[in-house]
Amino acid sequence: MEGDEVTDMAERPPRRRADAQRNEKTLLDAAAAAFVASGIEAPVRDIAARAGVGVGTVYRHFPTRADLVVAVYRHQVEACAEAGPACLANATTPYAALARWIDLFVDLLVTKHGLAAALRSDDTQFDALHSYFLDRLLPVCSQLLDAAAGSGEIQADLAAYELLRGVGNLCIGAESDPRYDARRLVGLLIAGLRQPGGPAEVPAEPGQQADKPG
Amino acid sequence: MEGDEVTDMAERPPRRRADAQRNEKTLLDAAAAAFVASGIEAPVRDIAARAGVGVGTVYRHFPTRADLVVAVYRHQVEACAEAGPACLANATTPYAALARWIDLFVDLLVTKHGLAAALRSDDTQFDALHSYFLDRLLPVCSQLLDAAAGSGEIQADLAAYELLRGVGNLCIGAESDPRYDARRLVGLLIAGLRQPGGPAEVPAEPGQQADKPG
DNA sequence: AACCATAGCGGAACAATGTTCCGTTTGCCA
DNA sequence: TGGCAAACGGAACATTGTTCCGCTATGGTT
Repeated sequence: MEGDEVTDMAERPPRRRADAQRNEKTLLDAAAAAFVASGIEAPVRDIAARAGVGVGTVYRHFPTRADLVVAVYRHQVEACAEAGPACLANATTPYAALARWIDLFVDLLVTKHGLAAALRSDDTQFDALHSYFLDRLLPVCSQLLDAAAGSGEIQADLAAYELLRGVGNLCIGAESDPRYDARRLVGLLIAGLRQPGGPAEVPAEPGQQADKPG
Repeated sequence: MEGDEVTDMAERPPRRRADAQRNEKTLLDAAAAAFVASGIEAPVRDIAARAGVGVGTVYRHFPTRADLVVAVYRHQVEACAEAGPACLANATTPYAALARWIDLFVDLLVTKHGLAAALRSDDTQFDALHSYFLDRLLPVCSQLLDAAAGSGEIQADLAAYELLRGVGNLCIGAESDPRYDARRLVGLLIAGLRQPGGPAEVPAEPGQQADKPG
């Protein structure tokens, strides 16, 4: 009885119609497939066609394209966010942890065609996507950045927002351009973050722990 | 006679109708104004309306949006390209010249709303813009990069293409986001380019010539 | 088992955009 | 002044995201 009450109070009844549940799953699968095939900007009509439903159904389940994208990639963004503290715990220095985590972030972006571009798009249609990434990853990045600044390995005054944006930007188009290696440029950016001649190399001898190997 | 023949062979007679000449100028002005007001993605219809002509006229003069954009910014791209050798001649070291030139490139991008994004767009509509920038700036960047590599100040194996792309990417969205400082991130990228512990600082004492001041 | 309220569906329709097409206008030369 | 080809204007087409609404079919009820 109390259990029922709690359920009633905490959330709306998940008792959607069977076809609705089925369609949502089908849509997520179709969208994932379409994103892989045509990139994140795959037309809603294509996704609907893949799923064998009408566009109206797409919009019933996902009010905007961005919501669909968020739903498809939610797991991976969560995984990336959760990897932050893990990196900090496992790495030899906070700077190494930051580098490692950024690498995971780059993985996320370059393997999803168009994701980085969508994140940067000022198109209002992607606002939800944008907010979600920031909400979820900004605190993680901030923690890593603070730790690395605290250890004296990097300049202290770069905002996590700016770093995420910069890395995200560097990943734009990386998936479709063989002449462009986003990971490498991000590596340069992270390398540039180190204090030049500052109180660096506190924990160990120079050039050992921070030169993130390819 | 021979003069006429040469002219005939070398170029089409510039004798266009007066209204055509007038319209082209008007269109360029209108486009420039529209780009300032609404960014580079200003609708063709808006530009046509500003110029007081029909859209057909726009397309007669500029076969595609990209051609219009190229025409509007040609002068500034040329200036940037020509500044390359000048930087090399004036700077204390090739690395400083590179940093200075990249700064000029960033200027070009961040002051033109949406230019950086258009450069990175994989939309075929911007192919011409894309090609023009690469044709004109790649050799310049390459020369600076080679010089800096030759002096031992930076890693030798970064392609000019990759650097231009990276810098261009970092500038995306910079004009509309007060929390994002593209110039600073580009600075970090360029800083990361320096050889860590390599044969650097050949020409003068360390930390003097290469730390590009704000 | 039949019934029906309604959640859910399908896809036509709307808006914004780049681009093409073609009938009409107009500058220029004879 | 007459004529013709260059140039023009804007309707029309294609491609998007998104909304709307009449219809279907699901699932509880009787």
